[in-house]
Amino acid sequence: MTDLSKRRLKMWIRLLGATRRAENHLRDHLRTVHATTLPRFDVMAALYRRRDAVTMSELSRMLLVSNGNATAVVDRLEREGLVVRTPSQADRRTVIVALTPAGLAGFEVLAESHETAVGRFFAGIAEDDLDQLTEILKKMGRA
Amino acid sequence: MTDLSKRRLKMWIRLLGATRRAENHLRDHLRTVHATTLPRFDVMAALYRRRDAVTMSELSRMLLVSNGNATAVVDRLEREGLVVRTPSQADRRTVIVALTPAGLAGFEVLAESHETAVGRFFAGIAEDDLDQLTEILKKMGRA
DNA sequence: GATATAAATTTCAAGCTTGAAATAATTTTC
DNA sequence: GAAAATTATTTCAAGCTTGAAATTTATATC
Repeated sequence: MTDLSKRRLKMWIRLLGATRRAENHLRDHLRTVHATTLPRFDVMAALYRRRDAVTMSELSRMLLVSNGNATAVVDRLEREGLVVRTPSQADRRTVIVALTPAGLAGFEVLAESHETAVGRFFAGIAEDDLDQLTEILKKMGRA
Repeated sequence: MTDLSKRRLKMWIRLLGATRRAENHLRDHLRTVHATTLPRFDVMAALYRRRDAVTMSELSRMLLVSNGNATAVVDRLEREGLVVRTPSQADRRTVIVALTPAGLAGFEVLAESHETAVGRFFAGIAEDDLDQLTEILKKMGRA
């Protein structure tokens, strides 16, 4: 295997490790402070960002998870009254998911606290590195 | 919330996205080509890297997962004959996990194919970016 | 050396996640 | 406009994952 291949592998291992550590930290914060989970948070965040109308498929594409997964998490959030499903008028196959007023209010509290937790976790990164990292990751998203 | 805080959040969203995309790609490769999974691969990789002796606790620390998780994945690998548990002589609380000969041979095939898949997935990243990324992520690991 | 504290592992319930199959509605093709 | 292909969602089984509790062994304290 080439040297370049090895360097890509090294990078991937670092990337995975950094992400896992952050996820563990943020999961812990959501659990201990807000009695909720990362997947629930992610779904609510997606619905908050796109408050107009999100279908189930769009949701799973946004979060990069399977359809079945989106269904399961939305089921739980709906049972808790944080989210509603509305059958679409235009296309009767699709379902619109949206935050309820309770979900919206709850998420705004959650989001601020989460942002603080993210800030705390990444506080050690120099600003230059932070922006460079974002820039490179952004390029990766396009490639 | 400060601008710095927002930038950290943006970076985290990019980081998570990049990692998810890579994981999805690599999972797909392991499943379709080798009929195995990412968690199984991760455990085998950890046991391969530290071929001398790894305890269950060390394993879960290496992979950044819970003890219960390590137990479950090792259970399955053991059932498949790829891994063995040996009670430690020195400390009867601890268990040494190791690849079996079959596990070792299987992993070497897997690892090469996986490295190729990683290479393919990250082929679009410029070499400068690749090394810079690794460098910044490495710093994050220390912080 | 008995007792308390700590550490390693497993067990368990609940939730998360995937991928394939089933169902239902829409769009395309003939 | 009927048949075929595509798209959206749910269902389901199996596996993954967590966190807390239980069990067992080792270490520290008295």
